[in-house]
Amino acid sequence: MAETRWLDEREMAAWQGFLEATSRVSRHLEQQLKEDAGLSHPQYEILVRLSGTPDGEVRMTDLAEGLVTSKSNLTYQVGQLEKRGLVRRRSCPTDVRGVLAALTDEGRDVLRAAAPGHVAAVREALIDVLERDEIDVLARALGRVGARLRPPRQGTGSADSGGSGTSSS
Amino acid sequence: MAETRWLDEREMAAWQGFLEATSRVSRHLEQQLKEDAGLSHPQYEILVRLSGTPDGEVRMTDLAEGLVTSKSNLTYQVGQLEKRGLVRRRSCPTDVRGVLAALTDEGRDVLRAAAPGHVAAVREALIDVLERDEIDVLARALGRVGARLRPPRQGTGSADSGGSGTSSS
DNA sequence: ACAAGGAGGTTTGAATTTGAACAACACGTA
DNA sequence: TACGTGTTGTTCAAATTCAAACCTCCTTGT
Repeated sequence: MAETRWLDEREMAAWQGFLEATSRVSRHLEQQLKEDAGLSHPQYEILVRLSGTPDGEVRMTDLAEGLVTSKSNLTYQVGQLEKRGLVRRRSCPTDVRGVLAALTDEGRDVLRAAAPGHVAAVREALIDVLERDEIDVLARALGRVGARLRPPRQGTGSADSGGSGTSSS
Repeated sequence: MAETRWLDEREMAAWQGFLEATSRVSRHLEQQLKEDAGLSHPQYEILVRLSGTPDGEVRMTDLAEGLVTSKSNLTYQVGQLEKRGLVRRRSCPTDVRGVLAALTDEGRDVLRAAAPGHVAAVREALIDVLERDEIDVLARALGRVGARLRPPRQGTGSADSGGSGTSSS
């Protein structure tokens, strides 16, 4: 193996900063979310993703692809949400084996109630700490990092994955 | 409460990019580290922190402060490391109740063997994906973010809690 | 139509992680 | 010196997370 290319000072600073910011922000938000709405962060993300579709329904597979957790964990989380009545399972009409996670009215309510606090926490922990330029750079750079590490989908063909398709309305 | 200041498009992009990059990088490194050296990421960090001191010894409290995990988890992780002979527990000479985690020769060996692969993975997942400018911005911005979130406990001395920090342009 | 192969979710068993309760000790004060 | 308070690290029960095994069903080739 060739000699290891160790990190120079600024690379080290970036890496450690990334690590610490990552951990602290994650923990901070998780606590805030749990106190505010009794939801874990994955659960909140599931609700957000469901509310992002016109029907409030998403297939488990698509949900697992968007989130970073494993399939089994998704099953667990949806189970927890269903236990609280925030989500309901339905069979996919086109695929019998497919399962749709559907947001209930109560779930939409809980999400609506939790969102302001969450956004405020995100601002306080990350967004409002950054300058405008930094926000842009973060979005572009980290977007690239995340996309590059996305599980290799079959049939993608081109190694190009620069699509900036993060559209949320 | 005043109206919620929702995230605009670029803030949203930064936040989602941060979230996804965070999760994927974390997961990627954890897997790489576990396959390469049989260490979890927290364990690796513990070894790194121990090797960073001249004696290879750090008090549990200081260790817990540097890492982001809880005290109980630190006890567990050090226990795992001790079980493999990579770390040894010693009583602190000045404080009877204090415990020093000491890096063994074998632990130093394992760390030395694991470091190159880890650095390579960090490069592949994050550093080498970024431009020079982006690395600098990341280091500065995320360093600030992490530092700002550092004391999740009672403040030392200054009772300041956000009075002057919120800069709105 | 029927068997082989693959995809979609769930279940299982283990490992990790957390918060709270606990025992032992240091420090300060009367 | 004796007492109350805060610290230090561990233990405990419970929740979360993961990878691998599993079952059901779709799709394809013959």
